[in-house]
Amino acid sequence: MIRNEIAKLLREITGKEARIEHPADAGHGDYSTNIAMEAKLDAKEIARKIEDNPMFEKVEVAGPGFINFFLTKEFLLDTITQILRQKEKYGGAEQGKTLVIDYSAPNIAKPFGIGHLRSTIIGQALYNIYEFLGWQCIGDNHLGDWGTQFGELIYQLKKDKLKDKAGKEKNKILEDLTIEELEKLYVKFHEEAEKTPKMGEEARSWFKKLEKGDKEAKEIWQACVDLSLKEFDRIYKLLAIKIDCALGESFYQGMLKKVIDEAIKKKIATKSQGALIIKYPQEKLPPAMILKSDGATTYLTRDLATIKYRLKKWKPDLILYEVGAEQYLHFKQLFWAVELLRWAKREKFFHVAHGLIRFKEGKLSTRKGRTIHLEEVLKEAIKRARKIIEQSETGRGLSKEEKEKVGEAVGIGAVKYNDLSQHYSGDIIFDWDKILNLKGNSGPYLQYTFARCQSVLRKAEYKVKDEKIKSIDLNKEEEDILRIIYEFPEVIEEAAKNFSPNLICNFIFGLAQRYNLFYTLHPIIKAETPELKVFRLALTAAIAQVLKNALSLLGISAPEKM
RNA sequence: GCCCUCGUAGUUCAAUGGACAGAAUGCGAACUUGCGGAGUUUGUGAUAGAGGUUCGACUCCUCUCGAGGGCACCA
Repeated sequence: MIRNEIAKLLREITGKEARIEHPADAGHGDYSTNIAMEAKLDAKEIARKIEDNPMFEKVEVAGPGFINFFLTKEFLLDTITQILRQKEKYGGAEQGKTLVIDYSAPNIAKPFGIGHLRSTIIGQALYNIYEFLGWQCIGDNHLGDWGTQFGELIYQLKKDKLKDKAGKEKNKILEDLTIEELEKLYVKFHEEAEKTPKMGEEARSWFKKLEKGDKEAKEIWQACVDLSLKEFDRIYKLLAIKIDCALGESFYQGMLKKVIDEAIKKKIATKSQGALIIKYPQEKLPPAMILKSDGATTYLTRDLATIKYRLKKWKPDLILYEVGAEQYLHFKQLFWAVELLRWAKREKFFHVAHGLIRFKEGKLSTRKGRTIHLEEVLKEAIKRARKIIEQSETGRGLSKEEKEKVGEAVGIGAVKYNDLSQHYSGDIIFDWDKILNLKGNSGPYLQYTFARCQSVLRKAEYKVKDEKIKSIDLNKEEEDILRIIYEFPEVIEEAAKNFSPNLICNFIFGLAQRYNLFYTLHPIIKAETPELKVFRLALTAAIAQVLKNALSLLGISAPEKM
């Protein structure tokens, strides 16, 4: 990567790490550094030592002391050759590290709500990005299949549905349960528990029974799990999400006692008001509970066991948690606890704390029944996309089956892109029209641009030949494209480093915009000369390739026609 | 009460301490005898407020105002 080479040159001359950026204004070159100002060195002298390097057309000093680098046309044209040669590998790397990423993690016995959309989509994109950069990735769906909530559910289920029922009759009821019914029971429990606090105790005792292996509790729990997994599979299929393993919280039951014993032995856990807690004397962190006063475990206990298991099984270099920001404190406590236990440095962990999706009026809450079901959103997205295909000129010539497929790709693509194109940290206000936006800075715009490229290449019967692009005169639009397309590999590295797929979105949107402008102004197939035609087709093929690579990282499909 | 995150055009988002704050959408005006009009061009319009650090601040620090989240028996 040319950026690294510039950094190396500057290091040799100044002995310092330079920050190198792409100036917003093309007049300021392709790369720029402010090292002279930062290190109080003579910019002109540094520039003089570099200016003869064949990588650059010129190196100049401008403004208050910026050193600007201008790449040669040969380099810019060579990028096209490189893209066409490396194809779907362009932008990737071979880093040989291991990542465990914890994402999606829907809760059993609840519908797949829109609240889990961000975790699922961003998590999968991060997985794809790291894998593309050569990491071995393990995607773990840490299902919310354990905890007091099941005590609540079992209590309510017994009270409302299973009262005095047994044997076959009971099994039938459990088999016929639906997610919607379970959701209603859950909401009802919280409504009633507000008036009758005793219900909380009863629910907790049911969870306790579940932990102890009570037959009836286990039976009901299993029915809920089976039902939920079926539901989730449907959503994952629609979203094209492939998660490597889904161990879930219940998987770690057998390891909890060991973790607690270890914490006690290492004098990290102490008794307090009948419960077992971890204190953080050095940090300004509130204490965290690993054992309730009734002896039941908590979320933290299970997460500790999970980490222990993951460290041992995969020896990862990095463990990512794609989980909402409301759990910020929990993860801070968790990572510190891991360090106190001397299992690993807390730098090995990172919580990609995404903002929540909320209504204008406030937070979504399953407890209060204020949720939006993800499936509903996805179906609506597909419906709207299909409607546009019917109306659009561009849809002609597609068979009925193709239209169905394209509608799905476009609708789902729009929902995914809407999420991925924003930085993860901010909250998202749920807005139907925005989430289903099919114009402007949207997934369909990129899919459209890709399909357009494919259409041109098809008409021209273009075949990629491994040939060096001849040096030709470039118009402004062509030059603009060449001056950013080579940044793609850098963008992917940045996206990985900052856990920010939105950087990839920014980049390809800009690229697509420039290509569409070029497209309207200059003929490709009927270019002025045969050399120009060859070049413009190669450029089109390269753009298509980069768009496709980027979309595939984002988990968005790129139909050939739409 | 304490802690965390965030305030950028009417709306939704960008901008590793850098050069004139960039888009999308909305509204107004244009572009099709050219390969896909889900497109392109153009007008409009913003850093919550007050200090400070810096050659340079949307970005860092302090305070004020506003929004959201969290703070031991939910996860």
